Amino acid sequence: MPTSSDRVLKPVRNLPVQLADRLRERLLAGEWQAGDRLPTEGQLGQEYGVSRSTVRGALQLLENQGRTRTRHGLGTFVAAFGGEIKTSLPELQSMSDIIRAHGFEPQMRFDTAEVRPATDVERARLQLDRDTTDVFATQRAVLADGEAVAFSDDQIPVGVLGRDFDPVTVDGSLFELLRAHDVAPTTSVADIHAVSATSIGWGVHHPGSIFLLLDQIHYTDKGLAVLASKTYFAEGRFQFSVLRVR
Amino acid sequence: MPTSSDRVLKPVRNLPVQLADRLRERLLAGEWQAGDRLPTEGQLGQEYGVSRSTVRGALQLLENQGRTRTRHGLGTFVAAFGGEIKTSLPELQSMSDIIRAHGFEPQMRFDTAEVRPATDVERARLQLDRDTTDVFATQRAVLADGEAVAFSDDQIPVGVLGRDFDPVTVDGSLFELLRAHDVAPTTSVADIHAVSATSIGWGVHHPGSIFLLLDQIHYTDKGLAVLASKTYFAEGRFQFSVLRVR
DNA sequence: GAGTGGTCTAGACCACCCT
DNA sequence: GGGTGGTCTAGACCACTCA
Repeated sequence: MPTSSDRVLKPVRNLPVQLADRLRERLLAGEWQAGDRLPTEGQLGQEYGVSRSTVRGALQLLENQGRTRTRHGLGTFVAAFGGEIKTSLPELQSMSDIIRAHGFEPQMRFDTAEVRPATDVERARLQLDRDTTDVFATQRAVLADGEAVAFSDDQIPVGVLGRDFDPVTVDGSLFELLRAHDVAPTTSVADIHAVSATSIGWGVHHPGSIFLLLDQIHYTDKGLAVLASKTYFAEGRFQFSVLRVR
Repeated sequence: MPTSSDRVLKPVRNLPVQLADRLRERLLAGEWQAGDRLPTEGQLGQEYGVSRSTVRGALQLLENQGRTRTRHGLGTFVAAFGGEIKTSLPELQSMSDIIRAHGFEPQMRFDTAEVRPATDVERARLQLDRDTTDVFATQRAVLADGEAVAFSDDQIPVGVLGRDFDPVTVDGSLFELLRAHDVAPTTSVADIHAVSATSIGWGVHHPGSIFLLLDQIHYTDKGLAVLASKTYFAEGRFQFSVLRVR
């Protein structure tokens, strides 16, 4: 897929992803309005110099993100609800990304950040072997434009960070920290729950408030469990959506 | 894909789906244990008489359902957490299916079931045109083994049910009702929220309790909005999971 | 190096929708 | 009938993992 400005550095994703990115830009630029029909799969293939399969891959991605709607015999159309979906749950994003997607500037306030022995539950969740006994555990509040909108409880096996790791240097996104150690998470399994503030027990100032809990285990592309986290999002502050298909 | 007993009646799904069903059966039968490697894509293709692309489609489905884990250069392995995922949110299921997946017998207790004019909000959500003014609206409790575990508020445009529709005949799954009218939902967009019982205001006996709200609009494969629903699942009774991928 | 999955292509044919 | 997307195949080549 040739381009006018090919400045790809490292992370070259596959063609469908690249093409979906291009098309998403054009959608966001307003080149097509809600309800408009996109060019046919064949036309897009010719325009970008890729096969029809590749185009279909890209359109599949856009449809999964709720941005388009493809219909047999008719074509692919711009979805009406695309812009309203702030966070599509099946897309793995860091908390910082989620905050930014909602139009705020993220900031972390660490409550605790320590290396300590793992509990039995943590050992099981992170599938720790006999040799690994310690985890790097944090409790933090996530601020959006200065206001606490989420709380998170995280554990990382010390093994993945290396021996020379110093807890006090951490002050931002754990995703960044993991990426820096070359163990960026690419998959997570998230259980979803609704909880009231009283059951959290730390960092919360309004005891009656309700939170959406994402209880997750994150894995690298090699299947290594690198991060267990319970994140409590203040209800009403975030919009989480899932496109469900039968 | 030839079989010893091909008794396919109506809904012939595509090959990857069929193959995934076969493989899921073998997984559930315990033919492979957690951590075991499945046959290679080539072997499976030969065994079932399909191309490697088809096999990859099937394995993709199983991975999305959290049942397997495919790794480059190594093979496809049985996931450890597959059995624990009761309800994968991206899979569109009826409430009855969800209850059954958790091992209970579902039952509906209708509170109201009436045809009435649509509110403005409902008109917008269901994208009703000028000619359609009425919706079939229900409020019901979902019982699992006789106990109320979820509450739901649903609206269906009368247009999709036809003029000869009689509300009093409805006593079960709305999915069934829609299927009977040949407008079975195949897609939905679900917003997820956490709410406390006080904000529901009907059918709830324990005011302090917490619910997970799935606020959905369901579409047919032709893109027709056929059902708007707000379903409140009692927290702690259900396990909802999402596999998130970057 | 051998074996595995990851990506992409070209082409065929089918199913759906409109007029 | 003509145009659209839906499905499936065969084959090529690349990237990763392990011995």
